[in-house]
Amino acid sequence: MAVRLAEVAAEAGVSAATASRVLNGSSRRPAEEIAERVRAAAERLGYYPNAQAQALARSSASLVGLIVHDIADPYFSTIARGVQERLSGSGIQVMLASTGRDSALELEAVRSFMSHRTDAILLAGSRGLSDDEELVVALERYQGSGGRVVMIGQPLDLAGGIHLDNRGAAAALAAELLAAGHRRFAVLAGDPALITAAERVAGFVERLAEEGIEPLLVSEGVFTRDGGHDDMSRLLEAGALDLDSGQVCVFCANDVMALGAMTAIREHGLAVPSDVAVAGFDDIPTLGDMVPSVTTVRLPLEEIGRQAADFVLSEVDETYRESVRGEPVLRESTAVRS
Amino acid sequence: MAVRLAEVAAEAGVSAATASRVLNGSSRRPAEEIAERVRAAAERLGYYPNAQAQALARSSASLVGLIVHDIADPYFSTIARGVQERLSGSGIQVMLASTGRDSALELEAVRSFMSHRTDAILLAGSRGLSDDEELVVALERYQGSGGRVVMIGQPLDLAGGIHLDNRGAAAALAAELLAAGHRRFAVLAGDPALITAAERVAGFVERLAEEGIEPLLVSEGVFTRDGGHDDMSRLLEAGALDLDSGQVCVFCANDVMALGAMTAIREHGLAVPSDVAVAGFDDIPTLGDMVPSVTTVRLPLEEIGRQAADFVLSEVDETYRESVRGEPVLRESTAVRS
DNA sequence: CTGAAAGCGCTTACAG
DNA sequence: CTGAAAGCGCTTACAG
Repeated sequence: MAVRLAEVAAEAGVSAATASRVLNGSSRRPAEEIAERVRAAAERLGYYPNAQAQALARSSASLVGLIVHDIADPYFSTIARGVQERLSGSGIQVMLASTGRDSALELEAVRSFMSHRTDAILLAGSRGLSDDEELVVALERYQGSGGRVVMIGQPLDLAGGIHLDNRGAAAALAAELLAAGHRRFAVLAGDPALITAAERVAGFVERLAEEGIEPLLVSEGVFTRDGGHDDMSRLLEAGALDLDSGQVCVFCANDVMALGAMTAIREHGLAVPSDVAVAGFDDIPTLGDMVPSVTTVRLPLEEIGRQAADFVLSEVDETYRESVRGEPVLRESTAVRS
Repeated sequence: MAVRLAEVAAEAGVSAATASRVLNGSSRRPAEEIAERVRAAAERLGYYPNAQAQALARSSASLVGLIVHDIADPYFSTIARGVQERLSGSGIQVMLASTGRDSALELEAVRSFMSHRTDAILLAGSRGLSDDEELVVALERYQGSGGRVVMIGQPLDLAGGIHLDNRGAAAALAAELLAAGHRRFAVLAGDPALITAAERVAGFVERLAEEGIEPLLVSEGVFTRDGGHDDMSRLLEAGALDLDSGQVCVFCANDVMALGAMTAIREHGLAVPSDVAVAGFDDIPTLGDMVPSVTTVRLPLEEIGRQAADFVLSEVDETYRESVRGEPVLRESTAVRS
């Protein structure tokens, strides 16, 4: 179908070997006069190298696999942008899999990436990964055959990657809220089976404990906007926050939960922050345009994506971990009632 | 490095041909007893087929290339999710390129996807594509060698795809706002060089004209959150909306512009919607949790992604165009001042 | 039903 | 510097 190297070589009156050396880089550089002829022939014929044939001959595909739970989630899509940006111009292409937190799909993606002989697999997201026997076996096999595994925001004994200090950042947020004067807290924890959610809650609660404060309650639920909305509705209906005794500051395990919670608070005729203060985590883009603007922890997601890509570009140690920390951003949603 | 088919065949005591037929699908099905032996050997050795070798032998890579301007933009990431979802389980992998509206990077992505012998290239985003001579030449060459080009949300003479009826949907939004009682309008048009932005503005303004109404002004600027913010600030500072004469309804060419504009309005001590009503376009996820909630046009982005993937799965006509329409959603931000 | 062999389109030691 | 040839790991007519 497409033009082959042999045709270019014939057109230029040289061997395939020479054409290959001219067109696709090599230490041996043919004479300029010949090189020129080859380039002209390639241009004339519209030649594009067959990446599959090159990969096979070179035993290297120049491919990276990126696995996320949901590419439409700003958390993951911003990381993906960072990865893309850093890899741009390197000649390495990104294969994307969005698995919807389905471990069967995740395993399928890993296997497909193995088949495609990707140089590395970047795994973003969070789950009790160590539990997933089959996935771990597949990844170990991948590593055994020279593949590189980079974890983003979740630990895995066998691989290095980017560690997000969810615990430390949540603790820092708690510290700022305490310093602002808050004393009564509640936590919308999301799904405790998600490592990310669990760590954020733990860091927050531990920091409170250092001050001798215990949250009124820690409510488990779903790690989504609707999860935050429904949890908050339930708590308010049950009167669980005892608002008559004063303002309560609610920490939500991520921003979209915080948005859902704020809407629920309003639906119950209450005000943010004077009745219920709300804080989230992630700093998703639209947060600053909310009214009131929303307190959160800012995560350098794009930078995280870039750093993950750096693991591929520069051959650092297999199990090296880069630690990234979030930074609390106090906004109007946690103003203390005067 | 990795296990090869030949080793599996040897382990099972059969030929490579037989092993191939058992493992990687074929019309010829070997005897069950032998098949079982081959499968066991593959399992024992941890065999994964080399996708590059398969692609080369089959002359088909089972790959699709997706080009977006910015994967972190919800518009594109939601489309990407739809594409992924529909392709999931089909054995087709997605190669992703996020080009940041840089036409050189876009061309590079197309060439790389051609090299990788992708079955199709899905182009999302909007620009004066027909102007880009090199891109058009490359895409035509791609089509000539059997590749399929699917345009998403932007036209290109040589290819079919998903047509977004930006013009019609913007007109429908204008109709609803008129029906609600608005009579004084302004438009934050974004960048008129972007086809998407231009069509939305045209549809909106044309519908007003049918009612004999002309907007107070159409302001050009940048198609981003900050663009909306800065445009609105400038207009308010200049007193361009003549608010003393009554409420003005401002149509922004996309949602993030609307968010920026709303923040600017508040910064100037004015209220949404009573002083200035605001409408956007796209229906990005957090819009419903805003206060006031924001009027917009809902686009079925995920469905658009799925349909684009369908172009690849089912071999429809090369230039077939599926038209998708957005639906106006009136919310609090455009309530008429009573 | 099974296998030997050619072929997919490149790259790269190895000779010349 | 240039070219003939083997090899990358599969698939698939073609024989048997």
